[in-house]
Amino acid sequence: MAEYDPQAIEAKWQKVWEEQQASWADAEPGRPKYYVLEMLPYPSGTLHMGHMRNYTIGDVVARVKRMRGYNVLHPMGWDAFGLPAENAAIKHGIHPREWTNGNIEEFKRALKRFGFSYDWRREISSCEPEYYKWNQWFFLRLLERGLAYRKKSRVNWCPKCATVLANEQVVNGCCWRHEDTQVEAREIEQWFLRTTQYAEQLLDDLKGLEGTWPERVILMQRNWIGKSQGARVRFAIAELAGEAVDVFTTRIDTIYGASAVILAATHPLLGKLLAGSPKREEFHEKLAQMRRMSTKAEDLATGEKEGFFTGRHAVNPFGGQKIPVWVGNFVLMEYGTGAVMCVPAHDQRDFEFATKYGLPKPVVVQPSEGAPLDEKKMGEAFTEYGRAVNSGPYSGLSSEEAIAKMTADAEAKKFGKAQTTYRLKDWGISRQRYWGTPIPVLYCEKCGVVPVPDDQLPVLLPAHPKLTGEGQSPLAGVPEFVNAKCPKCGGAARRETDTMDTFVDSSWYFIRYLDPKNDRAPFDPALVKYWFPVDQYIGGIVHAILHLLYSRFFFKVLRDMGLVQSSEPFARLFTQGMVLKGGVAMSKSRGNVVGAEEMAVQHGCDTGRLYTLFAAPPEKDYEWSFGGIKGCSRFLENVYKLVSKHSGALASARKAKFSTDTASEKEKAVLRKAHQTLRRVTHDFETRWHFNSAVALVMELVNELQAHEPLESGTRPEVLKEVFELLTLMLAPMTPHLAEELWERLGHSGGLIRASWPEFSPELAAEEQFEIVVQVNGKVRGKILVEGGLAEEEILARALSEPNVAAQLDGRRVVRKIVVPNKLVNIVVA
RNA sequence: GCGGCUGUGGCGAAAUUGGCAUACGCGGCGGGCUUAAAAUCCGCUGGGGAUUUUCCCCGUUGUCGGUUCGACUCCGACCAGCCGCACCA
Repeated sequence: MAEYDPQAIEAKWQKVWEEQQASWADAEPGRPKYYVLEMLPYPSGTLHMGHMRNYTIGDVVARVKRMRGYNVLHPMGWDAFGLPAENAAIKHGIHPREWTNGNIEEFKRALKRFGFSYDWRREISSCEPEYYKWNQWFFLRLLERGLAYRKKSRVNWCPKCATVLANEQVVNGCCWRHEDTQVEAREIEQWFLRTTQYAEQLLDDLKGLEGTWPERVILMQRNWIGKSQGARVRFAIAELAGEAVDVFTTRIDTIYGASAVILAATHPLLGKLLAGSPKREEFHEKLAQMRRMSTKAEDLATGEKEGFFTGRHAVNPFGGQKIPVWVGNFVLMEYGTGAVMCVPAHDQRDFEFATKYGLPKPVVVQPSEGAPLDEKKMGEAFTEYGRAVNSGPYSGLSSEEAIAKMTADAEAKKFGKAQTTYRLKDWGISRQRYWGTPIPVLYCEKCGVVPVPDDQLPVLLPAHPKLTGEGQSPLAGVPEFVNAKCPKCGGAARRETDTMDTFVDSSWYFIRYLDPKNDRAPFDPALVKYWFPVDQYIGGIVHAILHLLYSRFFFKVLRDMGLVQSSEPFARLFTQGMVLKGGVAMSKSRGNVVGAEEMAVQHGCDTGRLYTLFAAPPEKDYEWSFGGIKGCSRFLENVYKLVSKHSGALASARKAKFSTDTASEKEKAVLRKAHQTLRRVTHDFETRWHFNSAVALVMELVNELQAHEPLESGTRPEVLKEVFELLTLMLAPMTPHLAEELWERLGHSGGLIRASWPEFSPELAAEEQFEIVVQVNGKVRGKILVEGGLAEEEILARALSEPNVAAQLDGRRVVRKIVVPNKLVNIVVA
């Protein structure tokens, strides 16, 4: 008998699948669809075990759903723009396109080598003009809707590189390439997408994802959006008539305890406040220092509060008290109004600030229970709700009542109003890089910002940029690109030289798969109607916030444009665990990758798939080791041998309708085992996603078949055939190549990939007899076998007549009897 | 600091969701085959005992407590590890 030769088998069946176009899927209205999607990879280096795990899970799901009769869409593509390509270009003098396409080729070959059942006709690559044209098209639509806008914002700037750095390129406050050079904050004009306009919807729609998205992802998104409800209150500046500063607070009820107003170091009002001050010079020095500090990680980490008094005062609109206006490094310009009221007694940060600078800490909320607070003796702020004191007309109210009443009064008197603030910021998409989508706008001296007309899309990346990693955006150094005509007036205009964040590319790629070759529109809405939502999205937890939030944002915008019909793109989300090596995730930059292909060459890809599924539950991280792979390899060899040994006799066997009534005990036992296994494997695959225990169950079945050798002695071929077929069908999603091979040996002509998932026989899958544990006072004292459906009294009677049990009961009083159907009897005696 | 997750043999883990804890696999030990090794096959693998072809006793799911006839599972507190956010007003 030939040995199990995975290489030969795998090549053989991959070819067959390709010829059969087995993984292709087209919209078939009326037929139930299933869209299963794995997050598209950034093609860098080689395919490693982390990728392999992601795609194996997706492929198992795709194959099970296909066997269940669904029209399964299972596409793959490339997140092909990005910084590593540009770095490789600088380092090796190779064009980013060449580097990227080389990697794509490598990745694609490896994926094909694993037999993942993708519809390759739908492949997309985000660095191709056919794709990024639509990024530009969407950008223009966003611009029209006021959802894209330009503003000055703070960015990280390395003075040595003379360029802007992404947040990820700032290491400990220094440039990643000039480790001795501190990054500066600079104000630069950038393009933003107005994600904040959708903050409420993004938050609200999370409710609908409960139960189908991992709870922690929902939580992370909730925190990220960070909604807080409070009030905006206006404090007039005492010394400057007509000037005022707005603060945002969630605790307006503590306003009588405010002993200062504190501004962020970049607050716009500071210019006016400090203008006539004799200490102007000193103040500006301090402000510059604070701004620098706010970009340095280590300074932020210490949490040390710094600030100074501006010499100006604000008027509390409620009580009329004058309180000093300060500047504080812990007040963020990006959140709320960039100014806070400082209530030391009831906010921990304010407490620390006040302690350092000697500001008073008036108590205006007393706890509902326990000892009253004393300003002199407080060691920390009291931040809980209680009862208002020393708060003018509001004294005596509960915190909740005070918040409601004071907000209403502020609104009535027009110095404040209720306000909801989000932590979420607008999405800055400008990148001073070459390898990305050019932002399709022009700057004309006469007409200002002019969008590129649709019929001039795509704005192509120039083929030969100078990539030095220094200076401005590389596109700025290509005159033929920069110098253009204004589409409005025909005069000279300058092209935008920044490119888009690559997260734009991945925010809608999952829709492009439906219609990848469409050159008139990003996609056909009719196809979206059929295929959406994505029924199952699978990827790493690292994308829990950014990618998934941006995609949700994009989808909602598309909905409002009438291009899609629903609000959420991903019905179910699964975040698989990482494959670790040395305790950290595999990645090329860490240099700890284990190549998936080497493994496939050595053991066969079915073995690799099986091990990937078996090693740990799919949501859990696991440390990669080759140790356990042997067991999987052995197992598949055993299966191969077992089936091959009998395939001669079985291939020709008709799967006659045999009656279980005429089956021998031995035949019944083996059929029962097979159907019970099928019942549980089906459950593990479809409901629980416990792939590891599904593998274990199949291993158990095979162990039993081997141990009992039911096959030698009188088991009819048609019974055996049934058992082997079930085994093969269960293996089909996990080890598809081997399963196809066995399927053929069992007398079928190929095409397991299109076979139906078997239904277990309820009669066989149900246990006919149950082993019931008999306990006396919770201790196991015997076991009895009973038939299913027996009445409780009968079971109890049999349990009591069990000799061992009877002996235990001798002369003792039975207090209570517990019967759990099919499981146990517990008799409690005094 | 806030929020969340996890904790079961030497290791990865299972327990059909409250009912015989440790299935399945790795590793280890012993044996068969072999001049030898690899591969493969058989047995053992929490502790102890026996009248040792089959049974008995004890212990046990991070720690302590609670609910229950019964807890890996539910509740409370704590400990440890990991992750996310972090001066968010």
